[in-house]
Amino acid sequence: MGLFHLHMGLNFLKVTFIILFKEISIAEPMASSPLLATSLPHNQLTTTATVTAGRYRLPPPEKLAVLIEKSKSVDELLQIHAAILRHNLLLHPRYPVLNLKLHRGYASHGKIRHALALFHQTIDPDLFIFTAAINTASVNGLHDQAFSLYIRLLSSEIAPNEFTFSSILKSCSTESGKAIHTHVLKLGLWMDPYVSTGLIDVYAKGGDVTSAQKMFDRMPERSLVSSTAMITCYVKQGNVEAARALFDRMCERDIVSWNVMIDGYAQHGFPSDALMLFQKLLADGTSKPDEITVVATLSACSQIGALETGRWIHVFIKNNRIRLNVKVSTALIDMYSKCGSLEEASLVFKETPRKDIVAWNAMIAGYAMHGYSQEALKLFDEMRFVTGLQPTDITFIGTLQACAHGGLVNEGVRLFESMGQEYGIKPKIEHYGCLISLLGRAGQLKRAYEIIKNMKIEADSVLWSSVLGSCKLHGDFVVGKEIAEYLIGQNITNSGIYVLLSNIYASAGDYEGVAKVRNLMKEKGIVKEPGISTIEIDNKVHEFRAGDREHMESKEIYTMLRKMSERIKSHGYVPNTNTVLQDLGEIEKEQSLQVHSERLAIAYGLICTKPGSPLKIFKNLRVCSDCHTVTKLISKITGRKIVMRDRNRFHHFTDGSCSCGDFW
DNA sequence: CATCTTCTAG
Repeated sequence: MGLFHLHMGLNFLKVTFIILFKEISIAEPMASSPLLATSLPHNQLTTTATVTAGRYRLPPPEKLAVLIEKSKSVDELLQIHAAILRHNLLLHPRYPVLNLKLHRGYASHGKIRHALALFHQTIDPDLFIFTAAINTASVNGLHDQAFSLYIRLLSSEIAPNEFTFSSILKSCSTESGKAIHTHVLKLGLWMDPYVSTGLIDVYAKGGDVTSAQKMFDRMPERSLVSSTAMITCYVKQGNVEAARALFDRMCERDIVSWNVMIDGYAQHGFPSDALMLFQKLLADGTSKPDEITVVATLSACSQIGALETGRWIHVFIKNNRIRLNVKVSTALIDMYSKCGSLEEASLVFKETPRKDIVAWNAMIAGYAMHGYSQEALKLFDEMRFVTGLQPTDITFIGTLQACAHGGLVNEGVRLFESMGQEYGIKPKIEHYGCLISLLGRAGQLKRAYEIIKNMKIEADSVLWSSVLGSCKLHGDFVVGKEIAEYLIGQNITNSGIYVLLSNIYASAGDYEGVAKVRNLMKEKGIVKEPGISTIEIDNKVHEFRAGDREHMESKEIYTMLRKMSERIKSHGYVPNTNTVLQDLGEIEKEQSLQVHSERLAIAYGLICTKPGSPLKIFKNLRVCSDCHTVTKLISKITGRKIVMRDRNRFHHFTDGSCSCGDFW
C-alpha cells in the first residue's frame, strides 16, 4: 500500500468515523471504561476526532489488539477505535490486525453495520478482512451481501482459502452450495474438515442426504463435529435410525452430539426415546447437559405428558446451574401446561424476566388449552398494551382456541377479522380450524360450512373433523350428511374422518351409510388409528391401548374396570354405543367401550394411587363421548379430580362435571 | 490475525 493510498484511506476514515459515532452517543461518560484509563485521559477522549495525534502515549499495537479482544462493550471498542484513529494506526500497513480485530469486536457485539463499515473503508482488503466480512454477513443472515463480498474477492484475484469457504457456505442454498463446491474442488480444499463439514451442512439443510453422505464418506478424517453434522442431516430427514446408528458408532461424543440426537427423537415423534437417551447421557457422565439439552428433553416430556419427569428436570436445572434463559423458561411453561399443571406453568411465566413473544404465546396457549378463556384473552391484552410486543400468527392460534373452548363466538370472530385488518397476518389453515370449531361448537354449522367452501386455502382433514364432530355433537345430520356425501367422493386418507362419517350415519340411524363408509375404508385399506392412553406413575409412563392385556397388572386392572362399571350403572349410566365403529351386537359394543384405552389408564391409576389423589391421563385421540360421561361419573363416585388431555384440549373432571362444559 | 455441529410456541 503506497503513501497515497494511506492518505486517501485516512481522509475517508474520518468521515466514516463520524458516521459511526452518530449511532452511539459519544457524550456518554467514558469513565465507565477503566480499560484505557491509565494511558488515555477521558477528557480528551470525549472531545472530537480531530484531536491531533500524539498528545498521550498509546499502548503498542500488539497490546491494542489484546485490548480490543478483551473489550466487554461497544463503548470500550469505540474508545479504542478513536485512539487508533487519532494515531493514524488503523490502516497502517504494518498493523492490518487492528482493523481485523475491531471488525470482529463490533461483529461480536452485534454492531454489524459498524463491522462492515470497517471493511468497506479498507483499501486493498486482504484475504483476512475479506473472510472476516463474509463471515460476519453470513452469520447475521445477510446472505446476499456475503455473496457480493465473495464475488468481489474473486474479482480481486485473491484466492479464497478454507476459512473463506467455511464462511460463505453458511449463506449457501443447495444451488449456490453446488457452485461453491466446485470452487472448493478446484482449489483442492475439500479435505479440510471445516470446509467439508460446511458442505455437509449445506446439503443437510437442502435435504440432499445423498450428497451429504458422499461428502461425509469421502472425508479423510471424520471429526466429532462432522459426524454431528451428518447426524443432524439424518435427523432433518426424519431418519432417526440412521442418526442413532451413526451416533452409536462415534468413538467420542460431546454435548452437541447428544443434543442433536435427543432433540432428533423429540422432534420426530419419539419422545420416550428422547427421555431414554437423556437418562443415558446422565449415566454416561462425560458431557454436562446444557440449556439446549433441557429444552429438548422438556419438549419430550410435554409430548407424553410426563409431569413427574418434567418436574425432575426443573429441579435438575436449578441444581446444575443451567441458565434459566427465556427459551428454557418457555420450554418449562409449555411442559407444565401440556402436562396438566397450569399452576406451575404460570408460576414459571411470572418469574420469567424479559419475556419474548414465544413465552407469551406459550402461556396464552396454555390457558386456552385448559379452557381458561378469559385469562388467555386478558393475557393477550396485557401483552399488547403493557409490553407492546407484536402478536404473531401463533399468538392468534392461542387466542382463537381460547374463544373456541370458551364458546366466545363474537370475540372469536372479531379476533379472526382483526388478524388481517389490524396486524396484517394472513389466516392460515390452523386459524380457520379454530374459527370453524368455534362456530361448530356454537351450533352454527351452516355458517361454518359456508366459510370452508369460500376459503382461499384448501380444507384439511383437521377442519373436516372439526365440522363433522360438531355436527355429531349438535345432532345436525342435514349438514353432516351433506358434508359426508361430499367427502366420500374425495380421496380422503385420514382415518379419523371415516370414523366420524360412520358415527354421523350411525347417529342418524342411517345404517346403509354406516355400511358404505365401512366398505370404503376396507377398499382403501384405511385402518382406524389406535387410541393410546398413558398415565405416569412414579416417574414411569404406562401406556394402554384398547383391550390391552399387555400390562403386568392386567388382571387387577380388569377387575377394577368391572367394579367401576357396576358402580356407575347404579348411578344411572347408560352406555352410548353409537360411536362404536365395529359391526357388533349391543353387548359386544358395550364391552368394546368398556376397554377403551382411557378407561384402562384410569383403572390403573385408581389401583396405584392413594384414594382422593388426582389422576392425570393422556390420550392421543379425542376422548369419546361415552368415556367422557363415564369419567365424569368416576370423578363423582371416587371424589377424585381427573385431568385428561386429549388431542384437542384438557378436560378437568371434578365431582361429576367437566371443565369443557361437555363441548369439545 | 480465523473457520464447522444443537435451541422454545400451533
